[in-house]
Amino acid sequence: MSADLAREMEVLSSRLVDFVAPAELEERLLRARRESRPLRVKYGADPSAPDLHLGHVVGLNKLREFQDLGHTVVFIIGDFTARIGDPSGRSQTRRPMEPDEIVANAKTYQEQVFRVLQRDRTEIRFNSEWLAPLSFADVIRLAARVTVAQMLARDDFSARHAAGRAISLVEFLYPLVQAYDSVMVRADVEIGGTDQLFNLLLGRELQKSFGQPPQVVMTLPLLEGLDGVQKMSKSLGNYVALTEPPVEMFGKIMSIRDEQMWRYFSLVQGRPDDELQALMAEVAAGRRSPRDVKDDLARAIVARFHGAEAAEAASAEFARVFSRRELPSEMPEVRLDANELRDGLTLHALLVRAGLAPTHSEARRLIAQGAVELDGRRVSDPKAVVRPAPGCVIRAGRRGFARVA
RNA sequence: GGUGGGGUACCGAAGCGGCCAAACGGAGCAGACUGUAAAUCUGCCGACUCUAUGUCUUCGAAGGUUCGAAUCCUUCCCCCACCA
Repeated sequence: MSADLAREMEVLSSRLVDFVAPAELEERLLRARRESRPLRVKYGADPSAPDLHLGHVVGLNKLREFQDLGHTVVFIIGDFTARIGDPSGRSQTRRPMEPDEIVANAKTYQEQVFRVLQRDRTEIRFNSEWLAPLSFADVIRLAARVTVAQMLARDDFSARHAAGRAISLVEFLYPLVQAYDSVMVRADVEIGGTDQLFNLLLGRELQKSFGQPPQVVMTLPLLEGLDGVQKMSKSLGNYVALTEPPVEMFGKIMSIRDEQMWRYFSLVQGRPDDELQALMAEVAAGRRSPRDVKDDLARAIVARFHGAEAAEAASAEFARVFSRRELPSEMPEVRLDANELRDGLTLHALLVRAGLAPTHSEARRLIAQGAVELDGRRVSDPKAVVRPAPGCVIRAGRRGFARVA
């Protein structure tokens, strides 16, 4: 093996959980170079959730590594299946989508994806291109290529089958669709999260059945979300979106558990293991505070998506509001009407007016719990009537601020 | 087609005539603490101008029985499994 190839293999195989099959990748890398034909690296995206988050970045990073070596990313937007939704009814999140909605999502998708990927080495494809023209007869012929035993090889399916729980036929069809995508784009490599392993492998099987060389399969770890336990996902609400404002993004990253930040360093920022070991040792020895290390992490991530300046500003803002308990540099304004200014209003009504509490009951709770301050003075009487002067700062909890206009 | 099991608040899951706005866990929120929106501890967690043995809405839907129903009855809708 040439030194070049060895280095490429080392880069490409970093951070992987599953890698099927390294020898095939070596072979393809060699041939790609010999024939000056870049590899086609497939990645599938679901347009039902247009908000990309840090969890997606884990996979995108790997794609970017391929691009940096001159290869092509084939980014597939699963518009066809999105149009149908998930009719099995077990997940409410997958309702059928309207075509314009899909187009709109696909567009925002692309904007976000190119914060990590190189545009000129990315091919964007919609799978309706080849799925929509299929007739039912075609689908049956396609289904004939895969056996139930192959399907039951998937842990999730066999476990549910064994437990006597339901498996919809559609659930067999969707992996098949994904596998067929691999055939249609002639994927050399496909990348996904560990939860995708089965689907990716089915792509190999189907490609073989179509007389194509089977794609190399790589899976990456699923990044844990803000709760530190479950994978980052939009439906769980434990995610950090790429489009999130810098200050929010920074704060959310600071809120992950200390032990969790190493995962973020590795998976999101792609920091090499030896560097992380050294950093962990420093923290363990008490030479560096975990807070500061996490601040580095948050700054690095924010800088990547919003620029270095925004990252520094976010860090400073965070220190101001949370470490020093000072006021944020900007806060929303509440405009009170003439009557309210003249006669005053109850504090809970003010909180609701300011958008700091969704209901009066909730506002009352915040007040009673000592979360509310007016111009820095805590007010804990839920019945308090106040007549705030213009410019008065209302604080509710650690993060809720508003200023009277 | 037959048999059995289900549908409870953001999620999971108890409750099976009053003590139920509904146990418990998770999520979320707040306070204390702190090195952070870490960890830990404590509290809150349907709404209502609400110091309450208060009012209203909520336990798949609609009716009914009862002084009183998430709990009983009827019909309906939906989900799941097993046997065919």
